[in-house]
Amino acid sequence: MQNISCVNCKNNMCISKVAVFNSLEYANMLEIAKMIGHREYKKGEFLCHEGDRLSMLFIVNSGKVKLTKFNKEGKEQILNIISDGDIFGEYHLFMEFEPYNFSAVALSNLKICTLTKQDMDYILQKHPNISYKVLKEVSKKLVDAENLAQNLSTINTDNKVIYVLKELAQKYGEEKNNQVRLELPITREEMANYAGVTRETMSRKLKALENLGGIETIGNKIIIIKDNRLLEDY
Amino acid sequence: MQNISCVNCKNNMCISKVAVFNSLEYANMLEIAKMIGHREYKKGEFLCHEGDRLSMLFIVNSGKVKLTKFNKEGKEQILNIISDGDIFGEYHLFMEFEPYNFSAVALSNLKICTLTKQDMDYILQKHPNISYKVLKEVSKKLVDAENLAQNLSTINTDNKVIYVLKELAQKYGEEKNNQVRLELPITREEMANYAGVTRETMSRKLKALENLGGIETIGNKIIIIKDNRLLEDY
DNA sequence: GTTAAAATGTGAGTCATATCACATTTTATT
DNA sequence: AATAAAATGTGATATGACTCACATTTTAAC
Repeated sequence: MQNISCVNCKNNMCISKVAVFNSLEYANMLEIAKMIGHREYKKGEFLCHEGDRLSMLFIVNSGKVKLTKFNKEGKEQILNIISDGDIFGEYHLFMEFEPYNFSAVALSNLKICTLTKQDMDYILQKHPNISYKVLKEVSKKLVDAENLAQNLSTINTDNKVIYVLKELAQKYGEEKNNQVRLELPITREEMANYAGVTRETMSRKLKALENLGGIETIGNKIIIIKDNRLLEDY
Repeated sequence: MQNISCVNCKNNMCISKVAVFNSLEYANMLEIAKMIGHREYKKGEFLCHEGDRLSMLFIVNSGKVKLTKFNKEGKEQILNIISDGDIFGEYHLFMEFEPYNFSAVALSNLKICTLTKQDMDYILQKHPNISYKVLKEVSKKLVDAENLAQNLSTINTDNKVIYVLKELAQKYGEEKNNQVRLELPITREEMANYAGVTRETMSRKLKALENLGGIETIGNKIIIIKDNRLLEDY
């Protein structure tokens, strides 16, 4: 497929890496590319806050983003970690006046493309099968969220930790000779906030897993999952 | 709006109460009605099991259904309680060979309408704006699931209990002079399995709430939420 | 209406994780 | 390279929900 750039992305591909749009013909992609807004964020910056009433679709061009919720006491629950080609904010295209139910935070320096509600309405009307594609993506997210919910209700903390390793490995792990090398986009504390345990517990459980030979840690940012069954058995 | 029956529903309205279809014209509703399959279930029966590889859309005609997950140890986590006009199984219209990630269980005697993947494909192609409507519903479900996840990761058990009361009150509560009368479609044990606590804890927390004057219980099936702020403050 | 089964309430004890405090290591900044 | 800041590891302790056991109440079945 040809790479198509939005006006602001210049030499970066943009639309063509988004699953939702990648079945369109060249001319249509070009049309959409012209509507796209472009933003950059530095690591740690917020793209949106829970409670915001924006109405736009965010498209991750490059970098990683955590979608996350903070409760009144400040405890964080990470919902998802998304990456190049992924989208979020779709709910607020239909529910214009509903506040966001999560915050989005840059895990690395980011390039983000955006589409306004008006433009998206136009696009969905002109290319109805894009609705179908967005539907597919949102459905997948729903399954993820439901699995996360089940994991969080688990009593067994070991399982919670393994669940997060598994999720990260699926998205960001590289398999070679039956081991998975995992370059972590998040800190231990964030891993804990994804699993629904404290930082200290995550630290202790990972150490325990390492002592049992299930994983190997290299510094703080790399984990080798040595025993593949560890994740499968879960 | 006119009531339209599917072939098997005879005198019951069916399609017209489904949000996804209710914007269609009469002729189109009639066409869809002819495709619809009809089933009945008794309280306690399973409509589908986690791991099934069905490909169909379930439409609740009358009654209540819990969508729920059981882990290896048999612990249940309820994801949602749905009712007349609600749908589920939409994910498996796109992901034909993916197993269901939840089970659906009848909470009362049920009338269910079904649409096969083939028919749904045809309908979505012919009426593209139905995709948009389904998308809206699935997005709403996603928000629900994300909020549930956050609730399950809360340390404070009181909040978990209140969250479930709030969810049930929103769907099935009747407000009159600042109180909410809630007719429970589920048992205490199921309330616990929704909140992510044990039956005993749910029992004790509800008793504590009652002693504080926040709620009043009438038998096992009715709860009056006396202090509306209880839910708002959450 | 009687009986059985299911659901609920409740006390006592255990135990795993949250919490707190602080040492240590890693990463970022100048 | 030096320094500050952030992230991580780890021991000791407390606490509160889970677990277990069983009484009691409610619901279902006959």
